[in-house]
Amino acid sequence: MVELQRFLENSFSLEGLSGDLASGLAALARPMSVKPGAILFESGDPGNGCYAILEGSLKVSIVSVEGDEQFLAVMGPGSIVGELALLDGRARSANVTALKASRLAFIDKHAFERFADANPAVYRHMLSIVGKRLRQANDVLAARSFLPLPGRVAQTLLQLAETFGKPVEKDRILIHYKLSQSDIANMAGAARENVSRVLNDWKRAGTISRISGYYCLEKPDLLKQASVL
Amino acid sequence: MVELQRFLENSFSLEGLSGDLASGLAALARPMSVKPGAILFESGDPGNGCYAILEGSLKVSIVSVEGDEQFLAVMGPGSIVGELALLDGRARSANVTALKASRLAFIDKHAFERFADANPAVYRHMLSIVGKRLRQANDVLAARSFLPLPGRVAQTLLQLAETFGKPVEKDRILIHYKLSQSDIANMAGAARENVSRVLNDWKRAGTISRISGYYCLEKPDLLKQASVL
DNA sequence: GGACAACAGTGATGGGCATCACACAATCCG
DNA sequence: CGGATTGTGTGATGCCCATCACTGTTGTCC
Repeated sequence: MVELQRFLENSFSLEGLSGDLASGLAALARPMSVKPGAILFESGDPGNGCYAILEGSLKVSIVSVEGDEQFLAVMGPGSIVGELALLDGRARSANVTALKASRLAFIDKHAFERFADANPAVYRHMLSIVGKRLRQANDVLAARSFLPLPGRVAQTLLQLAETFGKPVEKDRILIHYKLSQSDIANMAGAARENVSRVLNDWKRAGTISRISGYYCLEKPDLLKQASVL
Repeated sequence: MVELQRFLENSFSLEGLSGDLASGLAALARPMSVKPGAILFESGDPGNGCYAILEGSLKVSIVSVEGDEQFLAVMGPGSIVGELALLDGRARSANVTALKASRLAFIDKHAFERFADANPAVYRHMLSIVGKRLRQANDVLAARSFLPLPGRVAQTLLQLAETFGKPVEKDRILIHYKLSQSDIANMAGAARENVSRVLNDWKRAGTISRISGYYCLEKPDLLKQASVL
């Protein structure tokens, strides 16, 4: 239990919340574990709380009537998920599913509200999180509007590098996360086959490489350039 | 000056803030007027405050290197614009330009922060605004991912109806706002020519009509259907 | 009220990318 | 350890929609 507390404090502070508030919030949290593929909630569900990721990863996605899926984000440890329904009381706006086996901390909506009302700094903190989300959403829309397929794939890789990247020596970034081409395709909004083509072009050009199943960005600068609007 | 105050209270309450807080905020505001085409700020600028629209309209947009423009939103009276930079202290993430001559109220960042720290309910209110923005952004991305061109145009019209629509008799909605096809195209992310084709198909089918320059949604249900993901 | 500019309709053309269709790894598992 | 299931590479085909190239139409401002 103390271990959970410590984990949580780390998680929340990863997102930049001050220490004592983090422990306050941690006290509200209920630990839980999920298997890969587990559905935390689906679009339209009433929002009864949010989740902090301690370990593992989740995808946030929306699905079309035909069943095609568009990832809004893939989130790793230290992230908060499902906060939107907490803030405006409306229904969940997307699906959230576990990608890997994960350990989470669930925070009940009412408990959160009580705590936040007593500690307004929490609200400021949530604002900066939601703000970041909104900026990111706009960036993705911009990419979708202006960039051809390779640019969108580049953006996706860089985004994943933000979340899962470990720098290795000079300017090489290893994405320490098992990714399929379909995952990347669902993020970039493209067909899996074309993602394959783009990725191979880059592999041949030495822009990226694959190290025991993980993608490694050899020349992030080239990717950044490709993702310039 | 009293008139400004009253206007502002109405504006803010349009977005759902309680009366006394609205007047508190109104006291911070500095009135200003802008001509059509005036640039309030551009992406990358430091964010020194936000704007409430009393009269007129603004566009929020991003621009590609080639100069193509994508509207993120067209906002009318009662809306708040530029709040993002207020919340997380980062640079402006988009351009905001006046579409029509407009009367605005500018709220300085520091003044706002002082006021909000003293009245945390303001934070809750901002959260629900930003939350709504985020939901909307996700909806647009979903449309861009899943819907063919007509669906995206339908979504755009319905969105505009939210902001500028006046219901006229049974289930007809008049969009009381001068719109060019280019405007719609820039929102829907499509070429102006194709928007023209879609609009004419619908006009011929009696789904929409044009009444002295304003578009009127004759059968909003059909449009809603076309914009189902 | 005529001249100019901005907006609107419509065909023709072409390209980017989704889709289909498989061969070929790689990985999981009883 | 084969056999199945999942992920990957690569060509061929076609369609949606951007783009180009106009003509027609509506304003608007001396």
